Amino acid sequence: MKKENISDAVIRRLPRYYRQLTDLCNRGVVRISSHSLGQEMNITASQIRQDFSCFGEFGQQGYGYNVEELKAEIGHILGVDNDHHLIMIGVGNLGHALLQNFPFSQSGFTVDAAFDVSLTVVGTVVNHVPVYAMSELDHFLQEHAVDVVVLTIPQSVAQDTANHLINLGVKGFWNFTNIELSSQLPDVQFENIHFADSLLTLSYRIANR
Amino acid sequence: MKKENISDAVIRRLPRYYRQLTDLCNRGVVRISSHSLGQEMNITASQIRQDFSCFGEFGQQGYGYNVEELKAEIGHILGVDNDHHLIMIGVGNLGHALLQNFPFSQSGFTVDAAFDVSLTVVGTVVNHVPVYAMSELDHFLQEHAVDVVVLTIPQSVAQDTANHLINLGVKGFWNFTNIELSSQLPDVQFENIHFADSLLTLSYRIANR
DNA sequence: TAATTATTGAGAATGATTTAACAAAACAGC
DNA sequence: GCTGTTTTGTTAAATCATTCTCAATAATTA
Repeated sequence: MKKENISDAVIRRLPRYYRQLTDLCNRGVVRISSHSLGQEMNITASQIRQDFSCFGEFGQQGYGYNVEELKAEIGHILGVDNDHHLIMIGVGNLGHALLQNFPFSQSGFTVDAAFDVSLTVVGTVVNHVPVYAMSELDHFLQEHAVDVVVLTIPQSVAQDTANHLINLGVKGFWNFTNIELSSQLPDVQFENIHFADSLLTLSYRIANR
Repeated sequence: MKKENISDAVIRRLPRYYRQLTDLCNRGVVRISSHSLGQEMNITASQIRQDFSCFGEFGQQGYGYNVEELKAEIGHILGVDNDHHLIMIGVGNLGHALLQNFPFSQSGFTVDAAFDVSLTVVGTVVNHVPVYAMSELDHFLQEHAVDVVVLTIPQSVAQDTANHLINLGVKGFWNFTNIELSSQLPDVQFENIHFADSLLTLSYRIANR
């Protein structure tokens, strides 16, 4: 039974399903039951069926799920076939690392441009992505539809930069700075990656295992 | 009333409290009530008090919490004053970026060494951290107490490398590869950072806002 | 010093998520 | 085609997390 409001907990599990199904596909597995998928992923079969049932009926009784089909369905739900456009702001070490190694296209994203203040990187091309000066940003956004901005800039300028971009109509942010970005506007989406938070939870678990 | 088993949800909020309190400290704020802290963080005062009460009584009725004191308490719970030792395996773009920009010491970690297969980085020193050849890893681990290994290596060698390290007694992993590392051993802790998962949840929310 | 206000920590109530149970449907072997 | 087995999607139960409420207590003010 399709649901109206999907909880965040479910949404955050979808990419993991997608990852596991991609792996199964590559291993040539054709069908899988919720039970075996659960064993591989270390979650209950019940939860898997409950999660999928939020979006439709993808399995067949007595058979299970067709791996390739299910992967396509979840990919579709996640929007990997949507051709999103993305730009990066800040081409330091981390920005460079992402441009060179992160498989944006596998998630349905095209990286159209990068921007930086430093004259040593402006004018270069990193893995087919041209790096422009910050002064060209406003004009670029007027000319191009941009779905997501990756923020790999220093913390000090993060909220100001975000505010500026929101005013220019940007609706999605992938934020790597160590502050909690937010906006009053309800249709602006932030996804924050806090390296330090992650390391601190590990620190806690090591101290309290 | 101190609790025995702290839920994961609570633990994952602790670093955010710590971050916010650090910010308040820097702004010179001396005391704060659960109510105002909640307003700043966009969570209920109730949840804050409930969370803190898992670990003890840090506030005072009619007054609130002393910011500096509370920060120290939460830092202590997270183990930032524990002097953890850490090594990195894989000094590509991402490894480089972390070594140069990530403030390990702020989370209580000292980076003792890095390891890589590439002869172009072996022998170099990145931000005071010496890079050794992989062949020296086993010997290094025999000589040094290492709490956490950062894995910034290609996916293809991730699980094998992790297994090898587990056999050598490593109990903590900060994993940046795109696979879900795991171990049968219950006292081995993994903290996985999946960039792709994060971007895909953003993709979902953009498509379904 | 007494009255008023602010605020915590704890327990109860509510809400959300996860797990269990099961009828219905499809498959597999004979 | 019949019989037993597998496995789904859904409903119900159990568990877990969050929010509400309030007595207790400290600070502040008059």
